[in-house]
Amino acid sequence: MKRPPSPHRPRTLAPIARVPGLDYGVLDELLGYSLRRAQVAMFLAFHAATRGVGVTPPRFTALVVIGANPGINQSVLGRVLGIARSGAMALADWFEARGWVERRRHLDDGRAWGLHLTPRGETLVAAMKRRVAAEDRRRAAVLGAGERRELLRLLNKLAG
Amino acid sequence: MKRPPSPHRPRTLAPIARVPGLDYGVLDELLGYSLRRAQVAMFLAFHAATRGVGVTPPRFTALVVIGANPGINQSVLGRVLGIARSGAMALADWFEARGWVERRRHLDDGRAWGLHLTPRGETLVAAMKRRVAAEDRRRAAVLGAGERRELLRLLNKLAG
DNA sequence: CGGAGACTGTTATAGACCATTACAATCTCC
DNA sequence: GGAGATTGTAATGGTCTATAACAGTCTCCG
Repeated sequence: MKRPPSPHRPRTLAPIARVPGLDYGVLDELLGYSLRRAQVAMFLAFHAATRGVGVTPPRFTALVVIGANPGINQSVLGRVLGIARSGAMALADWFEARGWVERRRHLDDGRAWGLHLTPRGETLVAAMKRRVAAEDRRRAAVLGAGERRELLRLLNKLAG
Repeated sequence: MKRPPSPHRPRTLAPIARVPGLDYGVLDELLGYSLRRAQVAMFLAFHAATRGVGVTPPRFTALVVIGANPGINQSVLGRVLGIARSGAMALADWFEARGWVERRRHLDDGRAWGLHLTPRGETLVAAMKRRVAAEDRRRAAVLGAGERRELLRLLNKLAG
């Protein structure tokens, strides 16, 4: 049995070019396809904002969530990201190796580690959040303010 | 003690769960994050529509584009999908191995192959398009018809 | 006409990411 | 106190993708 591929990450840095004169058939009527194209476009914005730091969207999400929920454990983090525990651990290792996150033993649960941003991590994440949010808005500037709000609303409604 | 080899377990694709009581910080204001969540949701619809055939979104896109543009070559296909030529070739190999697509020499360009759906491919792709479009609409039924159209418009505007 | 440079398909290689499986330690709950 | 669930961890393998190199072909200008 084939394993379904992971949908959580854009697979490529290359924009999905709109090749002129080509027939896209049914694709133009599928929300899924338009979503993917838009997501790739926004991924490029994200990448511009985090150039050279090696922070991918899942890593950024993880850092923000850890910062907003100090002491969160790796299993919950995996659930937030939609990945397996082993993947969440690899993430935590990666952060720890850079001194951005540290593991502290949970007082009330001897199995779990609590994840915390280090002071250095705090600083870095704060700056990254500013840059990412700015780029996100800049790339979305083709939309009016009302359109942007409406798009966010529709997306969240769709995502459930 | 070694355990006996375990049978396959159908894997449930993990949506990006909204963990209750968790602070998502800046993420809720980012188009990029909402796009990703919505895309995962629609990916689940896609996967439901193509269960067991092994057709991923890029593969589906490729099949539709080949069907709508017979004789397209692999480089252009790669550009449409946003992947490198070598990846487009792996795709074509995969299709050809299943007898869905065949390569024919271009008459006017000795370097290129033209990709064509076989009769069997035609049949399969037609059925797949129906199922995918139906699931896409079904999953998007939380939106009104006007909302769906508006969402498509905004996504295409954003994707450029 | 001829050759430089661009393009096509192809192969090999390497890397990123993720799931699965198994296991030990720990917690929960009856 | 014990069965079963949960947590972190490690090992392994699969899928997708890019990169680089190569040969054959095309384009186009000198």
